[in-house]
Amino acid sequence: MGKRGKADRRTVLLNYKLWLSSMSGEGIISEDTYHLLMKIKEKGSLKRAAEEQNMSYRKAWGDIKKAEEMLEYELTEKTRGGIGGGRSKLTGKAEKLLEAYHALHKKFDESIEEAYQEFRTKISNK
Amino acid sequence: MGKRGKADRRTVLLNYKLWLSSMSGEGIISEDTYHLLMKIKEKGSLKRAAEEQNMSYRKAWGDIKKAEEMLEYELTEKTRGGIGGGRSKLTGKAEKLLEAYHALHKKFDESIEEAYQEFRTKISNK
DNA sequence: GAACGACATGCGTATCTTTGCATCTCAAAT
DNA sequence: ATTTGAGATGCAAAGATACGCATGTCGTTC
Repeated sequence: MGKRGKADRRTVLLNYKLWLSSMSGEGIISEDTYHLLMKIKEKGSLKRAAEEQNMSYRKAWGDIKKAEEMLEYELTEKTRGGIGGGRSKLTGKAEKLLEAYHALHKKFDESIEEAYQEFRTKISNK
Repeated sequence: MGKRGKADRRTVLLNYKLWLSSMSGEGIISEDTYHLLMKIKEKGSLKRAAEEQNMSYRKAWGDIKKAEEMLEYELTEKTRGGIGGGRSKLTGKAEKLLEAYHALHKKFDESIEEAYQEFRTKISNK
């Protein structure tokens, strides 16, 4: 025991979510989509990417489609048939988007840390 | 016309959401809760606050309750009976929380603006 | 040209949220 | 003591999401 215990239980955590949208508000690229795209890049297959993301193929496919419709450009090059039945790989634009998204996220992480410290100071003491 | 029109439609917007949670992940104070509390402060009534927020009283009440359970302190002073049937007003702690949340949000907005510009530059050309 | 297996997609089902009652509770004002 | 109207809650209905299944498409490989 000691200084911990109750204090820990009461600790308030700060969370955030970052996503991109079109002006109409429709179609989004969220954290999940980002990770899904990263997996596609790694695996070369939407199906396997979805499996690793623990998400249904149906949803994964729908998410990518939505994102592409919103951006008005393709994120993946799809191939049907052939060995393995087909595959998906990222387009150059998708790769660039991922890089930019990642940098943005990193920046978010950094700036949230200091903002959070200030926040906690304000709500803690009387 | 000119430089706008199509370019605008394609504009990718950055969205983010900040919220507080307990360590278990349960109970949250989101943007919505923040605005709901602001309305309570303004109106002195949960019912009217919910109406203005365009949210059911049922949900509003549940959200506040959840938040209070998570924080382990009251956010509102509730009164039943009397003229008007009752009312709700914010506690001092709630006021402080709102201030801190607002400051957090503002600080975050500022520090993110730059990152967003970079992001847009990265994905726009080439 | 038959087989293979992922891409593609519709649609009914399951799951999670929010809403919409219905019902109580309570204390100030009459 | 009765009235009043928002706070407090349970619960079933309604909506929104996501999942699973079924079924079709396609192009390389054998």
